[in-house]
Amino acid sequence: MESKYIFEKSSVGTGVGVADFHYRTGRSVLLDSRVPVVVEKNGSVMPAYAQGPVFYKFVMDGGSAAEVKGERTWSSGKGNGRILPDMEKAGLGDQKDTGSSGILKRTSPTPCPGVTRSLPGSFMNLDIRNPGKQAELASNFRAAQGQSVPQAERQPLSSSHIPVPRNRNPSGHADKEVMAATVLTSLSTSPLVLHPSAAPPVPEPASKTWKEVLSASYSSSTSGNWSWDASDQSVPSTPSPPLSNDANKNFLLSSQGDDVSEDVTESTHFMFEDPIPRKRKNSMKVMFKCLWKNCEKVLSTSSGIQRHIRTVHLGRNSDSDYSDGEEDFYYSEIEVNMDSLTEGLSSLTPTSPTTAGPPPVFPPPLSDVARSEHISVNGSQSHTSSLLSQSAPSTLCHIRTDHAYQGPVAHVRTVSIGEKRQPAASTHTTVNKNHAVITPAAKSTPGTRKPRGEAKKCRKVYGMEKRDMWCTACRWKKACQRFTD
DNA sequence: CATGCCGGGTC
DNA sequence: GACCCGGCATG
Repeated sequence: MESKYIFEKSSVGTGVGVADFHYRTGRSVLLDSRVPVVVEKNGSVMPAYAQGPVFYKFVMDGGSAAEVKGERTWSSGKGNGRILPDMEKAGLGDQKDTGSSGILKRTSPTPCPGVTRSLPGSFMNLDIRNPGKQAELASNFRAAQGQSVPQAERQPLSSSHIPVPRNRNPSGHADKEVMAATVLTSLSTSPLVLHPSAAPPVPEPASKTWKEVLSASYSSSTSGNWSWDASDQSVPSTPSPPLSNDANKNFLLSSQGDDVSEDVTESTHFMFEDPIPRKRKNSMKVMFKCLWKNCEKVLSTSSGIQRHIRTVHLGRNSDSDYSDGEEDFYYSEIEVNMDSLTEGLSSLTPTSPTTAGPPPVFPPPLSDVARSEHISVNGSQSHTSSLLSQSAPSTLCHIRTDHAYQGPVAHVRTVSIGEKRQPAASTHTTVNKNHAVITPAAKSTPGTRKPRGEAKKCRKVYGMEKRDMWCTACRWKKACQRFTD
């Protein structure tokens, strides 16, 4: 599976670009990607529920408008759910587009002045012909963001769906690209593939292009507009990462500093030790979860997860300091309520409702959709359940039906949740490392032992003298298959 | 203590 | 995979 981004340009003053309207929980707006939004002149965002291509229209005065068409096509490729390549490829011959895509994919809701300057008029191909309105537009956007704006410029806005950092430099050069970038970045930006059919991505050299632009742009940026305003609570459902400017710098530049062992230790660290970073409320922790298919890696630092992705999934040299930021696409931030998690763990008995959900068998890897739903919810409980459901059940809920002595028996016992045994750890990977960590008692807990049945077994019925009449299981000192309970 | 059977070992 | 058995949990 391969996601494609198509960049188009209109020749009539309206720029038609394609934005990836995925959202990335914790990084950008929680805006359903299927919901088109029309950004009116006053900065308000109007949901326009419709199917098909998503148009983002920036209505300027005089009828001038900039439309952004969000279109996402999913072609069944080679099983690689890579986001982007095409967008980047498309931009190869056009550094502007490339840069734009880079920004968009960069998931920052704030415009990067450096990029803007270096890419004049290119952002999302917006063609806004009335420069005089730029300042006004800028103000409107700021107003929409709840920024400090002259009262006269304030207007009633419904900006709750598009949180944009408030700490923009008010004196900065707010041109139309910046405006467009602000909105568009808020609307799209997420590299996270939430599409259920998305499959693991594959690194491509093309991604380097925008990254380079991005890096260069960043280095030229001095306004620090890349930071998120962690205090911005305007979007309750968006656990926006409280990345500071420095953190953002590190975000790009420092993903090489950690030891390789960090990956191994961090999950443990996250579970039982003091949280390293970003402890928001009392017990809320921001973790970074690898979104690579079948990979549930959760680390406590962005650098760690980036390293993990870069080395494990992208197959890049772990020693290399070079990071093109592509890793960023493949992990997401999640909030973890440690209190709830602790509670969940403490009650993580075999019959705990937390793990013994309606379906007795838990699919080891959650689908991308399921995962996305989990992490997109700001509620701490959901995060907890998400973690638990992803880490614990895969091992806890194995159904034991594979014993050879059960073969000749007509009916195969279905072992209940409380009866399951611990499978061989070797068959599980990263997920179960975490599981082993967070449920250390599972293996040693005798509570999982099957309760003795009430019915008399072969031994009792036939006695030792007629042992040959016992069922096979009884002869092998296994659970009797003849006289089941 | 008898029983049931898990977990692991041997072939 | 078939078979065996030490040892633990349970009643």
